[in-house]
Amino acid sequence: MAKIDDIMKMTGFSRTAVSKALNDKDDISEATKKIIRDAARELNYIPNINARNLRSKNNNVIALIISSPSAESEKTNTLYPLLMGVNKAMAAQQYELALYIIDSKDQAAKSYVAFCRERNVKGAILVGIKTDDDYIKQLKNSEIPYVLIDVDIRGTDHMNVVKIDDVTAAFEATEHLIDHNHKNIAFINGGKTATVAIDRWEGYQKALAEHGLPLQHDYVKIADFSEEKAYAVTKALFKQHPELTAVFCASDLMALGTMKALDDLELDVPRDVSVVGFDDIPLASYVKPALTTINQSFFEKGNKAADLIASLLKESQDKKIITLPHKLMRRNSVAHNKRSA
Amino acid sequence: MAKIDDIMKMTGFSRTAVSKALNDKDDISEATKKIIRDAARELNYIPNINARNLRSKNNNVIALIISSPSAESEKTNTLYPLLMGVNKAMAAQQYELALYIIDSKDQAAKSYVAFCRERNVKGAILVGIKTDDDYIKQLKNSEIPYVLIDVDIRGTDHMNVVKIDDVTAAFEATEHLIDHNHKNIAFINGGKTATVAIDRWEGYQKALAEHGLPLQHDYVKIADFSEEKAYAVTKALFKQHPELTAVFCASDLMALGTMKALDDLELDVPRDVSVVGFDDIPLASYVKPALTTINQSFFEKGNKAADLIASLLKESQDKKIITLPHKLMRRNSVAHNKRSA
DNA sequence: CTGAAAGCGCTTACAG
DNA sequence: CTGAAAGCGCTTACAG
Repeated sequence: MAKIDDIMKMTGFSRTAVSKALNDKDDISEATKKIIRDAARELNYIPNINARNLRSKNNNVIALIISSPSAESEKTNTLYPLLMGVNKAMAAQQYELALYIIDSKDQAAKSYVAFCRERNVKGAILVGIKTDDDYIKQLKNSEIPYVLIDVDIRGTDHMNVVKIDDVTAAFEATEHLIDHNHKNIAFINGGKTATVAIDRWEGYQKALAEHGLPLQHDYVKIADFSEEKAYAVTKALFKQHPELTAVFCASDLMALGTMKALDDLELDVPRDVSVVGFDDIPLASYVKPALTTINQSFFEKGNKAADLIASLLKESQDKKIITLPHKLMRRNSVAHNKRSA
Repeated sequence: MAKIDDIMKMTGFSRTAVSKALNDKDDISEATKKIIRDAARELNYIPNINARNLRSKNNNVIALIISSPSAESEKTNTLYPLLMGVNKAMAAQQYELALYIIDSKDQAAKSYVAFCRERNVKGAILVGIKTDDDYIKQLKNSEIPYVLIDVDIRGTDHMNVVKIDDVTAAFEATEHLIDHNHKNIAFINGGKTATVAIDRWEGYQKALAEHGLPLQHDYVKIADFSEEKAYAVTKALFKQHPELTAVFCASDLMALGTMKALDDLELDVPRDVSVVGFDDIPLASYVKPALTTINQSFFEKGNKAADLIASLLKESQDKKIITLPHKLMRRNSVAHNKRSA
């Protein structure tokens, strides 16, 4: 491995001159730069990034911290586009990406704050954090700027967040069902602590309230964003409450489980029961009937989060909430309810 | 940020003692270690990884290099499980993962060899390389050990490779069709240079030959692993060759396009035409009719590749080819051909 | 078992 | 425009 000193010996210039030329500084003549660059090329010189970062403290690395990825099914596939979105923005801005995946088990092993400080990470993007996670506290105590994806803005005193308006999206999804004359609408939610779950739950309630429909707590179930649990929950729900004519699921994956349960119950979607999902994963449009759902772009989430952290590092600014658009995709899993109330 | 010198001053031990205690070396008394560790905890000390790596040259980083990820649709989602597989093995072995994503456009910008040498990467895993890529040459010239995922073993004089037996898998897929009395079987391939495409093409030919079926070059088309192109190609194919009763697609994504085209042509799958895919992506089992296809695990590919590179670094050994299992998933897109020849 | 000293490969004031 | 020197925060022979 060629080093700066090798170029120095080869060209006769000082170590300083070589370093400056290689970094294209102003105070070196073009002639000198050319000689040095040629020598560097000839020697196949590649700078040692550890030495550079140690000395200059200028390493441009941003961490993407993915929490509990195993919670995400391969079927959902939201993290991959998100990663691509982050990567695209990072590459464009000359930042380097450090990936840190927190598996549920080794959470105790090492904190991601240590991870970031060890390698002098300048900023972090966090995905998959729940509102009751310790991690949020860890973050606040660290000096590292960060942006959170899909984290609620309430009670988090001004953090940088990229999200969609989950409340409104869930409101629209529920209202879409109400508009199709559904009155007994079940809600299958992902959990109680995930921010998106909390928000979607709020949107569901709002829509019912606004249209004068009573909130039946019996119609609301938690299925942990799991297809299998949604399947089980749906079966139980419809056995107990045959008056239900529609289900709003807080994720497409759960909607898939719900549709399967309905099928096993010999309830036709959408003739007997209407279903709305959330996320618009690829599967949603391929399933039969194609699933009506809320579309959001995970690529954009990653991309905007990376842009935000980059701009935060350039100029310190006030904490910022970026709300990305969502869209109700009307497909074939919702029909007009003809049952009499 | 606390440094070793701070602990040194706080405890009165030398810099050497502190460093050794923190790294749990043998030649430090337990009593001293305890004092130093306590001080480190109190000072919230976190080692600077750049300094450590610069000095010790012992950085345990392995690069995962993903080439042309945009070629992969979000629908396919093979890279995410692969990344998880790599990550799991790396974490278990105390290696750190450096992710390098080569987008088609910035291929010229910086070579991944420079990327690896800059940060003193010890080994690399490469995905998405095609047999005609420059990258393979770059690799050979570098001193960095590497393992390739899904690269052919022919003409690559003994590289480390993790793959499935694509030839046999394609053979089985084609034979499955032949076993169902199909004689006119189209083959829609991904490309000509991707290794998996070359291998699957060979498997298709072998199956025909073994069963005494003629190879009709008109029945073979390239659709670049694209759903849209497979759609177009299938339409053209069946307009020109109504005698076709089956299609083997070299990827599930293309099979999706083919099924859509068949549907538009008012050809029923599997009644009129049988279809077999490849990969067993999540969509395959959800589509109606559920797609018969070849299952392979991308998580395992990543996991085994990471294990292999780790063992390569521990003890130099002969180049190794790891062949992972595949499995024909019989679902509902294949039926017995009743048309007379 | 402990410590003084050198050095990993760079960048950056500072002086000229 | 160029160079001599110091130092980033560690680890590691070496000596005791």
